[in-house]
Amino acid sequence: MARNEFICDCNAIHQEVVDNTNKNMLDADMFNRIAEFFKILGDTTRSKILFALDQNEMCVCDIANVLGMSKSSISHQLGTLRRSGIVKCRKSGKEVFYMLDDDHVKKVIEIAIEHIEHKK
Amino acid sequence: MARNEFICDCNAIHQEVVDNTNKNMLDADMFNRIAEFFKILGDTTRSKILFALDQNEMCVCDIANVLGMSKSSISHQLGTLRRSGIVKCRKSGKEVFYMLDDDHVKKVIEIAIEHIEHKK
DNA sequence: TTGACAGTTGAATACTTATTCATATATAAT
DNA sequence: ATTATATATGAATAAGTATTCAACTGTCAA
Repeated sequence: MARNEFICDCNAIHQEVVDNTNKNMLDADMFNRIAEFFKILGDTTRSKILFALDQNEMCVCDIANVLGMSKSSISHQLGTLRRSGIVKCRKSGKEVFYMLDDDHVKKVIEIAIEHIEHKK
Repeated sequence: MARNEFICDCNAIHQEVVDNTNKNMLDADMFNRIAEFFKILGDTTRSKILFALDQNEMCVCDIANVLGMSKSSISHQLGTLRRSGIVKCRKSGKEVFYMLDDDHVKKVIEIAIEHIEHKK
């Protein structure tokens, strides 16, 4: 019975490397969360919003104005960011002010910029 | 003429904040690149591949085996990662060994994990 | 209480993309 | 040369998603 019959259609396997890697892999749920986190950042509109909020807390209208987009579109994206715990907000009268809820976002954006500059 | 007539349908604007933020915003191309970078990481399969390659360089079969997926699927994703400069490869006979081409990937994954642990 | 406005939200459309399947290329072995 | 195998890739399908539009909620002011 072939070693990897039930795993994938591969024969050229370096079993030690595979075993060692498997030992260190995280569980599926963790990878889903990691990918989910990056998926949130992986949209031009959201990355602009986050970069902007890194400088000032802002209301929906402010953000829409900075990005030159509709309030509805921005509000949808803010909802996505809020539900994923990346931004939080406070209400003040009719306005809702948004701000970053996590230092990590700032850090990963900085590293992404480093990566991009480095590749140029 | 309303101040923001041509920008968005907003009235409740804090002009100083908006001006200040606009001054510091990066250009559109930069945000596209940033989002593109995160979009690459924002897929479960690719995040698994990158996490695995952070530990060992591996051939396509090895990766397919670790992830329990078809070689074709993995090869497609490796193509995406290669074209975006995140992994590189070396050929050895019939096999192609892939490895990370960038420290930044490792760093941002670590920070993503921190973020996730912190949110739990 | 009525009107105006900030923000939210559901549905629809348009667009993107991950995987599969079939096929192609390249290298090694017989 | 021929065969087997490692990888790559184009096309197709299926699933996911960003923006728009319309309608709604909540708050303030008159």
